[in-house]
Amino acid sequence: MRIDDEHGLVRQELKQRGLRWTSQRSRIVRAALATHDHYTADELLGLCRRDDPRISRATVYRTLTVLEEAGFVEGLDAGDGKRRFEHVLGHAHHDHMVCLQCGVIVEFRDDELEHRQEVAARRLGFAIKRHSLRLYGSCRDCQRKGGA
Amino acid sequence: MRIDDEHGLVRQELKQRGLRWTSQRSRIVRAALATHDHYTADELLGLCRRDDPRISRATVYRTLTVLEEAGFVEGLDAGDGKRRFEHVLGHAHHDHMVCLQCGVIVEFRDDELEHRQEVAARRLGFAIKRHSLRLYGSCRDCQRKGGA
DNA sequence: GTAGGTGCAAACCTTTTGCAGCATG
DNA sequence: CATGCTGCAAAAGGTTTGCACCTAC
Repeated sequence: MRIDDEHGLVRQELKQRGLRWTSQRSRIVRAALATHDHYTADELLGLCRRDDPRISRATVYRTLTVLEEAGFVEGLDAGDGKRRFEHVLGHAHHDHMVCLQCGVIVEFRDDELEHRQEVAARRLGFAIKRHSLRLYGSCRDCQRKGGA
Repeated sequence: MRIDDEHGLVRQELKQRGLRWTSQRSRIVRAALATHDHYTADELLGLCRRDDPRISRATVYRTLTVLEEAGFVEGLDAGDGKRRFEHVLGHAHHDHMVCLQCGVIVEFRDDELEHRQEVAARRLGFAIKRHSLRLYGSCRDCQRKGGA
């Protein structure tokens, strides 16, 4: 799925929810789809402002909330006090490894892991909606360079 | 291990690190050990102030940082903007399920799950230090009561 | 006696909100 | 043309910090 298609899909869904499709939202969605990084609200604001310096921080926050509710974006907590986001469209579910030294975030997926979570939840009577798994440690490069 | 023993252990470890053992730290550690809840810094402050109303918020934050570095306490993010902590002493490693309706946090442990994480990390060359797994959904009670 | 710790209050930083004006449907 | 959205600036709320005083070792 190309960005334009994804962009249209978001537009369609928001309108269906009775929300308006403004030039700001269009720009923010495009910027969010264009990066595969795990961005903070402020970083996304920076990206948007390259196109239109007048976009306000409040609008970015408000739009991220809308996108999260609509399921196009997911928050993830990098443990540094800032919320980070990633878009979910055309992006299979995955978990994250965070390098505590250089900060790099690597995505991975393990089906057995997913399955065991379901099993564990069922045992406790939980119905899982979503989950968050983050492994913290040292990436290959940092191990080579710096011990630990 | 009783609280007094755990308390002594923390004291011993901090002193070994060249840190001082003050009446405030003693009180904060005792309060932290006494609860099995997942407390915020502010809640812990409240507990401490029942014994000594003069303990300052800054000291609680600073002490939590020290305890986290020494490995006696672990942070966990409940997704509500506040950091939460739990003590680790005499408390085997476990993961958390969070009910999105009533907010209850249930601890669980699954060895196979732990193992698969190691495997996944090794495949990517990561050396894991710690991890955080949270499953979000509906607990048994909330499913019964309220759909979802 | 001298690090290191404490309390206070102010600073910080991310996120949220009130409000007046604007643009979408 | 009504409702929802935006921008601005101010507020909120959790956490950190500067500084003067204090205390454990």
